[in-house]
Amino acid sequence: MSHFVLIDGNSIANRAFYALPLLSTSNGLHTNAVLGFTTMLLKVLEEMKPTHIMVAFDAGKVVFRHSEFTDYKAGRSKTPTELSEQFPLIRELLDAFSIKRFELEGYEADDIIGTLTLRADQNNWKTTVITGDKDMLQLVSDHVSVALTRKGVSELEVYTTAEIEQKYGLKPQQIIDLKGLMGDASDNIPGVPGVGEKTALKLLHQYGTVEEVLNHIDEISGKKLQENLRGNVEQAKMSKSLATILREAPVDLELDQVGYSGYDPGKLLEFFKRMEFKSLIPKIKGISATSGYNAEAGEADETAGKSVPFSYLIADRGSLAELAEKLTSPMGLFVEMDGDNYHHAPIVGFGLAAEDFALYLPMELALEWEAFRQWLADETKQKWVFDGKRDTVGLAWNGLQLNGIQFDMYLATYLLNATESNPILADAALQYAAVAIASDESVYGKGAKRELPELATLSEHVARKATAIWQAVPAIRRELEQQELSELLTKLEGPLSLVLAEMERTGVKLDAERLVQMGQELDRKLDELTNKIYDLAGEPFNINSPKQLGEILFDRLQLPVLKKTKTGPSTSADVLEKLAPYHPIIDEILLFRQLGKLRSTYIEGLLKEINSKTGKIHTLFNQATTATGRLSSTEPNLQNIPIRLEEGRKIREAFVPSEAGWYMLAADYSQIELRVLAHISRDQNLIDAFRKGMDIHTRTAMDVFGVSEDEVTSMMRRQAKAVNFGIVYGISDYGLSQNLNITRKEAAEFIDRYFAVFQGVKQYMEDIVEQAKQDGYVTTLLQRRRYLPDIRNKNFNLRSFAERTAMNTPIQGTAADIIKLAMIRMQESLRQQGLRSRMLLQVHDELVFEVPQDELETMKTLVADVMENALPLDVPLKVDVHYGPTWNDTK
DNA sequence: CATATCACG
DNA sequence: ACGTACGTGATATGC
Repeated sequence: MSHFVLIDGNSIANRAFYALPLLSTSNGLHTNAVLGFTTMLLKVLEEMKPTHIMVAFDAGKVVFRHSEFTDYKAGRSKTPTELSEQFPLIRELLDAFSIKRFELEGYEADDIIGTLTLRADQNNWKTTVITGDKDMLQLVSDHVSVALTRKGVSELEVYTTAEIEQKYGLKPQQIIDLKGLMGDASDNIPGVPGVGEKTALKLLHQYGTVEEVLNHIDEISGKKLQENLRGNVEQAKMSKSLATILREAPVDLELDQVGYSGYDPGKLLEFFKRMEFKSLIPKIKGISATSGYNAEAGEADETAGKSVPFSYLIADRGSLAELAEKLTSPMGLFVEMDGDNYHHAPIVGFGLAAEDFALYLPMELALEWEAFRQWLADETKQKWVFDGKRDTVGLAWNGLQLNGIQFDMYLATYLLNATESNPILADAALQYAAVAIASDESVYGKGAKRELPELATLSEHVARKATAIWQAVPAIRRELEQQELSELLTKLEGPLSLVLAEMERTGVKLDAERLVQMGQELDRKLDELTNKIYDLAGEPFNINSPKQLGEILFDRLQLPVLKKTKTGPSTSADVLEKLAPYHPIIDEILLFRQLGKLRSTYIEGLLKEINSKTGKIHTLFNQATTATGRLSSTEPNLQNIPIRLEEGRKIREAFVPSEAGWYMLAADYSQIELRVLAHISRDQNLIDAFRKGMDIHTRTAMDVFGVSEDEVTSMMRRQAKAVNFGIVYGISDYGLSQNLNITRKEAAEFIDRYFAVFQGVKQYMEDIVEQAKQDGYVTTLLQRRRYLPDIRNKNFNLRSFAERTAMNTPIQGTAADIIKLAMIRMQESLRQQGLRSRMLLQVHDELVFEVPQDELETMKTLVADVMENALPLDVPLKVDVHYGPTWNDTK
């Protein structure tokens, strides 16, 4: 049967460009959009097996729609040159694939596709349109489906009539009416003011089309809505016509001209080589078998001699003496573990790789092989690894020492693109190595079906991982150098990973008995509360279910709905607080939620995580998760232990020193983010305030309200504090108004007054957004980079979000850089001074230690000194230190 | 497996 | 006009 695939070239190129980091070849050619386009094509050819295929592009400056509405697409900013220079390469790519491309002067790709799908439909051909543009959903019919790109470009979500019906409750044709009513900012289609998706869908479910809606304005509820509709009749009709894809463009092309019979592997190979798409080479049909990992050990797969040879050895007892010579320096090393949590996961084996050498070494043999253990521990034998912290801690639990990590590809990949959290070796290999790696899921299976595969499969998988590291490191080094990130890796993230390894391994002692006792108290209180709530509700229900709770509050008790979520009325704490005056049940529910959270997350959750061997909690500090450079903590998360409310704060009483007579000591930075802001914005007023050692929120209140220090009321200080927070987050009047429960206008006035006094801050906010628009990314003081692909997006929301991120990331990220530096220095100092104190936790602006009594005085000054001087700024950094018998006493 | 909620900085 | 504060992770529900 025929299958016709039509690709929206401009849309896919754009998606690919913004979804992937700005890659370049060794001679500086940008290729990210080409790479994205390529992976999409390979996937489509593989999975859809088209018999006919073509790619349509926009052409010419004057689109026919201009005659109708001059603002059409006026909101679109220029295509960045980094993208436009890739279009010729994409054309070459299509030629290499032998895929026909088509453009028509004065028409958009949409219209070409619209026209051809209609023709194909009339011939009863199965047709699929590939695009990132939701507008295209209007083309769906019995024979035509539309595949929208999701998460980048290689994942596609196919829409047929049924999916559109399910998602919108509309027929494909009505997508046009939807756009006509709600408009589309990215295409500058105005729609009807005040009508968004929700309202538009409601109207269409009732009346079907824009015209019918306009015919029944009088029946529609809502005075404002009626007014808006009445005042915009013509605009609505015009919007609909703008959204309508043309289906009769003069496309001079017969369907049989786009028949597809595959590509010439040689041509494609040549093109991939030129683009340096090494990892894609094995995917070319006819060049490589890419058989999965069925090859026997020691055998190269079909790609040998042509593009990517892969052969490796499996160590056995007889060969160890001989293999010892192969333990050289540097080497790629991968430690394979059976499970994600390396505090528990058994080590399965090791992959080792160097030039023309790859080896799989099972764990049992490693334990017997003295030369290997020595090599592992030898500082002078350089290892290239992927997640050295994982390796170090995992090996430590097994009595093995790892030293000499010279390059950590995991951290490097994170620095190159922090947007993709938790870099995956297989993905990184795709970009930087010649050898391909199967996904762990395909090798081990997932969920309950997860199991170790047979040796042949397992060994090749692991050997490939080590090989990928070996091959990728030089290219990654080059890229780091180019982006001025080498130092951040070697001086900061690399050393930090070893500090974190030690903290995780050390763990923090938890007083389990204390927790159990608190749990019993909570059980009692929660039982009582449950009964009280059932009484007040008049019937029992599941209080933890927002759905059931909503039914009780809003149906049965008829309380007003103040806010809605996607699925129903909201029952979040801020809403409930406003409902409290209406009914006594509300306060009980709030208390129930609060105590329930403590029980499930902090009592039961923490007790489950106590390690049976050590009696301690060993968290995982993830060093490559956040977009800003902060750490995160999981299994369990020790960075969100309650503190704000007294009941919850008691949980901290269970965090105790692991040795008798020791103390918990905590040191936290005071206002580090605002101090960082003072430094990077060079705002004289803010700098002055910090240099004088003033309370910053009081000072802000004085300046914003124009009063003297003793005239600042607690209300004024509270509002000033909220403004300061807002500033750090990338302020918006709406956000501030929500936070302070004031009107947007009042919030806007606060912000104006703030910027009138802190002009340097205002200037910084404007400059950083401008800079982000120029470069496409922002950086911290230590050059950590965050890409902001949406900074030039036509969609207001996405763009605004990116703008706030541009303002916030250098602040939050620099603060993260600073405490990371402090941690490295701190660990050095502890070692140099022979102190027994141990660093246990980091909570973004706080470090927690356990300290023997006789070191308390030393530590108080040492910790403060190290933290305050980690990175000298134009304003002083201030650190408060507290200690006591439990974490709760460090206040 | 997505959503709502809530804990932290 | 648009509709949000920035950055995380864990738990319970319910499809």
